[in-house]
Amino acid sequence: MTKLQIHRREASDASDRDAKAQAEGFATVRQAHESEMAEDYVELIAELIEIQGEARPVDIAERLGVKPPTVTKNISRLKEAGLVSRERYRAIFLTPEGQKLAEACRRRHRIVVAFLLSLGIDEETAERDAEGIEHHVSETTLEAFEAVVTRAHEKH
Amino acid sequence: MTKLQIHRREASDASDRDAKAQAEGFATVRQAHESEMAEDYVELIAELIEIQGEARPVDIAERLGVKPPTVTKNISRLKEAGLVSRERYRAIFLTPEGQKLAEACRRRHRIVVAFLLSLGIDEETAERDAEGIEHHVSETTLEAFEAVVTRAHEKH
DNA sequence: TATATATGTTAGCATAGGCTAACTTTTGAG
DNA sequence: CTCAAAAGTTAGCCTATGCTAACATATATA
Repeated sequence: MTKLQIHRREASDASDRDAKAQAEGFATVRQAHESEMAEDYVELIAELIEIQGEARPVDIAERLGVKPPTVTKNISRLKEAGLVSRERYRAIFLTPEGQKLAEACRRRHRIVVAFLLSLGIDEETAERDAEGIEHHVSETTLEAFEAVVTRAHEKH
Repeated sequence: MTKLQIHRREASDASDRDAKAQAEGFATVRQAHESEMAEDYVELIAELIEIQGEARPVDIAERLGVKPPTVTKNISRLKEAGLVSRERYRAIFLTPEGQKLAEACRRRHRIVVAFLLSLGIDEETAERDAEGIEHHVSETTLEAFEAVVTRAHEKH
């Protein structure tokens, strides 16, 4: 073993945990990406049902900025995952599980947006950044955000 | 045109912009995802060069929590994108462009972590959340974060 | 210096999530 | 009630990013 290698080994005792923790962090991000599609869809479906009484693929496609066939494909995935129920050519419904997920997502979204606004960020940027950020915020961080928002409101 | 449809149309005048803006937001997130791989790699490569003098695929794989062939494949993509230079079986270097990107990423990472810490979040969570969040923070929001960190330091 | 071990690459596969073109079903206007 | 337009689906393609198994190269020590 050369000096260089020994050097690396010694460093690694100190940084093995670092490396492992880092790897877990990246794994967490990759997992988040895998559930992002589901989260975006159920959140949007809930929103559409609320504002216009039903969620149609064409509206989902428009809001997500994708083409209808993409929506069809992803809706079947969500159906397989037990988050939505629906029959061909008919409107889309959320299962109880889907509703639960949607509600959790909407809560996170609201908190993140309110938090960004409380920092003085403009609405459009807040909405846009929240869309990306919300999927990567742990419950711990979310609670910290919530606390800031509450404090800002108290000071009103 | 039925009442329901008229209703939708009327609503849509008010929400067309909404829908469009929302679609753009999702498009922004999708684009961010496409550059995440590049950002994570160059950031990590710069870090490895700094702490151990060189960036080897095996170390990158360990830190990212992926297998070596995945690193090989992604490094060639980065090479095609002009972010790294390297010869087969040799260590990895960043091109000037890659260095610039790495520096920007590390700045963002530092700011996001410092910001989360200033909210009282524990280090591990801060690091982990930052990893996911940093790719979705606009310059506007980043500056707001920076301001909070600075203020927290002043109050020290 | 020879060779075992560590590192790196290639080939081939899988899944996610986009797209277009072509087809089917639903819907609503006349 | 019919039939055209709107909505939805299917088929087939593409790219990104993972993986394993098998092979190639580099390196460090005996």
